[in-house]
Amino acid sequence: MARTGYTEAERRAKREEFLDAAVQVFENDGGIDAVSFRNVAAVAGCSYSAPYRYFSGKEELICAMRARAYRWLEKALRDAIDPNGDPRSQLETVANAYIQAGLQRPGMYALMLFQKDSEFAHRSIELKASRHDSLQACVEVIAAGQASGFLPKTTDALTAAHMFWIGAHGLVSLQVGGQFVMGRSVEQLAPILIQWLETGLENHSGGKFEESSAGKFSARKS
Amino acid sequence: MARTGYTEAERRAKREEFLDAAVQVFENDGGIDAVSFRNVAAVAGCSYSAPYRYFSGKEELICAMRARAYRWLEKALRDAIDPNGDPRSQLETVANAYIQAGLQRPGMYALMLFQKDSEFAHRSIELKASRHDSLQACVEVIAAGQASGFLPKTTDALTAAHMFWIGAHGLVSLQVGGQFVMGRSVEQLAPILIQWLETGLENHSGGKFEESSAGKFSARKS
DNA sequence: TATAAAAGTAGACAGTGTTAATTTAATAGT
DNA sequence: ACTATTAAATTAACACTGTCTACTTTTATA
Repeated sequence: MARTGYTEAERRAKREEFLDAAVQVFENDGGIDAVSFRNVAAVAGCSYSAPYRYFSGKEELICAMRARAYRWLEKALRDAIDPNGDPRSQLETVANAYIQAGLQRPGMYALMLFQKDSEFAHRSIELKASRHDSLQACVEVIAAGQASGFLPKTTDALTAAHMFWIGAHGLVSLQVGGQFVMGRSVEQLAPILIQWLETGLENHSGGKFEESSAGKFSARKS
Repeated sequence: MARTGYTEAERRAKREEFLDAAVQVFENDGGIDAVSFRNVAAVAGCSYSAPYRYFSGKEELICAMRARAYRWLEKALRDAIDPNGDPRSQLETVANAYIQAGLQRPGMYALMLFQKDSEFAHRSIELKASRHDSLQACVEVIAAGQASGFLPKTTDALTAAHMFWIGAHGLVSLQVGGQFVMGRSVEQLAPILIQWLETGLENHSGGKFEESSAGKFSARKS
């Protein structure tokens, strides 16, 4: 027998190095288009074929970069949570953290949520897990708020977290995408969004919605 | 003197033909990556450099495709409006139309809102106008609802339209991007979103929000 | 030390965006 | 009718990309 190559830990570390290089190219040069195997390899200091030992192709590379971006967002959300802070304002705090994170690193944000899933992404456990954990951070905040009695329990925490996600992503993605061209800014809309989320949580009574067979989505007032 | 080339109308028509070809490639083949000048020209039946007479480069081509996509969405929204229908349900109807449109042509949708603006897009009047008009359709629906007394006027129509846009885009883009991985579906969330929008419109009292100097977005309950 | 497997390199190919040189074609003036 | 002019379209070329294959280097162990 001969050597078995790197240990699992060494392989992982090498993979992370390539990802570091890829993120560096992404943020310093012109975004996702600049992330080529050749550029990444140049930054990592090896030949342009070397990354193929760690990524089956570009799809996997980008997929791993996106998983990193989700981890980044998750950290931003979790860091914003002060366990000793006022539970009343935690939802607002986390919403602020989400928005701030997106505005401060729009490239990272776009990487996460501006990419249509490739078939590879669709199967990536790595990506799925990081997505799950990001949303899970929201679920936990809302569940904690409900447990301490400051958020109503009429909407279950998972559904509420999805609504939070929809609103926060809607706002940030439109801003990052430069879609606010009609005289409203993210600064104006963010506080309104936060209040709408809180109001929605309070006023929505779960389980009273129905979907018609025609595929339309209707809402019956409670 | 010699001929002055195509008339302005002929040039426009030729440009539209190339756009037709580009959209055809986009929808039949593998999305935006398949849209190359060579593929588009092949469909249009000319050489791969011919489109350069009508588009300064790929950025302009994609930009024009996106403007088309906005026109498509605008039409979907406007077609959904029944002037003789119940004004009470118009907001819901238009929200449904938005969601259905996005789900039925996810590629078109992604083209619109999954692309980060290039410098070209940032300067494109064509794109800006189509964006404006899409949002304007929402403004009109909400303004009409307010005029007929079925929607509260506490939030001005333009702001309300932005909130509508945020919510609808948040929901559809997450669905199109395959982000719903935690047991909630667009079918479940759509009716909740619609109700949250209506509730938000009713309960939000405009002008009571403030932005702190630290760059955080806070919402004060009314 | 010899060897076998892993890691890394270099070459090649098809495809891309883009520019420049060239050809085609249609018209205006003579 | 013929030529000059000029827009339109084509072709060739360049640098770049992802990816595959063949090759060389490295290195832990038998």
